[in-house]
Amino acid sequence: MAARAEQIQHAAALLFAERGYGATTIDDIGAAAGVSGPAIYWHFPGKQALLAAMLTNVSEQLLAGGGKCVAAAADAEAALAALVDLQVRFALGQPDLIVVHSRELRQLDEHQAHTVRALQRQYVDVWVAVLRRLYPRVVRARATAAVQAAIGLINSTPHTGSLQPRTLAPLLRDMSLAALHAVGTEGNPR
Amino acid sequence: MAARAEQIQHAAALLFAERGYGATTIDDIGAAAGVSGPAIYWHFPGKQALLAAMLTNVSEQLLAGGGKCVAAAADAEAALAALVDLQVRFALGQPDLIVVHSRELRQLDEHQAHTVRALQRQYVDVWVAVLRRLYPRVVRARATAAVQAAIGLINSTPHTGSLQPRTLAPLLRDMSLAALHAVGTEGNPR
DNA sequence: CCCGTTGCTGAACGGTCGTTAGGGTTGCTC
DNA sequence: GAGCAACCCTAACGACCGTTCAGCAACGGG
Repeated sequence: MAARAEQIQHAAALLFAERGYGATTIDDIGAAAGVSGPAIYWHFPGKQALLAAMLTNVSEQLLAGGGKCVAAAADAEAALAALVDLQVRFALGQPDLIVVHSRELRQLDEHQAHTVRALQRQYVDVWVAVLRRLYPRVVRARATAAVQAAIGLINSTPHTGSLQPRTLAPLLRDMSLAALHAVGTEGNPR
Repeated sequence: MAARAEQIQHAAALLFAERGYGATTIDDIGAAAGVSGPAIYWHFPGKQALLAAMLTNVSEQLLAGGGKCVAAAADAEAALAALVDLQVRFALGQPDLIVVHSRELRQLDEHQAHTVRALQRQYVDVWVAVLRRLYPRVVRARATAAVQAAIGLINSTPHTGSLQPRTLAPLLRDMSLAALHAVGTEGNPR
């Protein structure tokens, strides 16, 4: 992608994350990107399309990264750990994108939202497959809910900077892994 | 509070949750509450004040409930379990409020946001105190981050109805408790 | 030197939406 | 039954904002 388009997308992500999509104006985005106002229309068809580009972008990155994690892992346990690490790295490395990704999906129209949701579903399914390879007795719906909860745990921290990423990352990893393993050992704890 | 005011607040919560604050108009809220448009201004000073009322309401409810949980619990472990149960009940029982509460805080102005954030902080501190009573070696900042992550886990599921509340509730409880206990047993797992 | 493309600007348009104004109905009180 | 308070309506205003338009600087190729 062109340099200016990326600049705009970055600026938009930052503003969307801190003010929300509806409270951010085209002029704000332009000013933050070093151009002014309607210049954005040279690079994107409109405000909504800008958001759509952001969301499909991050969804595709996550999905691709997840596939690599699983392919490179020796067993299911290693794959799950790798997925958790990926999500943690993403959430701490690009908090703006994660926040927008999890908050502003509803601002897209039917068609764009469907595309993004499909990618999200595929990504969750990668997790679900790994989790059920590890714990085959867990039914699909249960595994899906558990995966969404674990991802929610990891994604919930970007907007609260009480700890440095260096120490926060292992905490999130340990917590989400413990939560996920609890799904498989329910009924006979400890 | 007057019946009509509550009606309006409920309708607003539902609409804010499914479309977002910025994408919901005053006329929408009025129509959903059985009155039309500007009638809302008889009960609330404005759109923002309506949101502020919602957010302070739920924050106060959570804080009060949390206090009762801790007071009624025999020990720290029971208190933590009670807090988790409270949050799960809230998240599954009033998903609209939880969604709005965690997504639309930024739409408030400085003063209103400060009030809500103070309540949220107090609520988190209730959890943190319990967690540190259970695991005294965990430093405050770490406990705070862990509590926010656990609450994020519980709150992340309302907007994805893949499982019925009856079966989702124990799953969320077990997962968040496992995650929280992982904070105290880090370094010497299993 | 001309010309087309790329990238941008400032100004203007048009629609939307929060809010206000002014009036009307109900019902209770004195 | 006059007056007043609570509650609500429709209409209109005014601001904001996404989008479009017309034009302009830079610039590379022929």
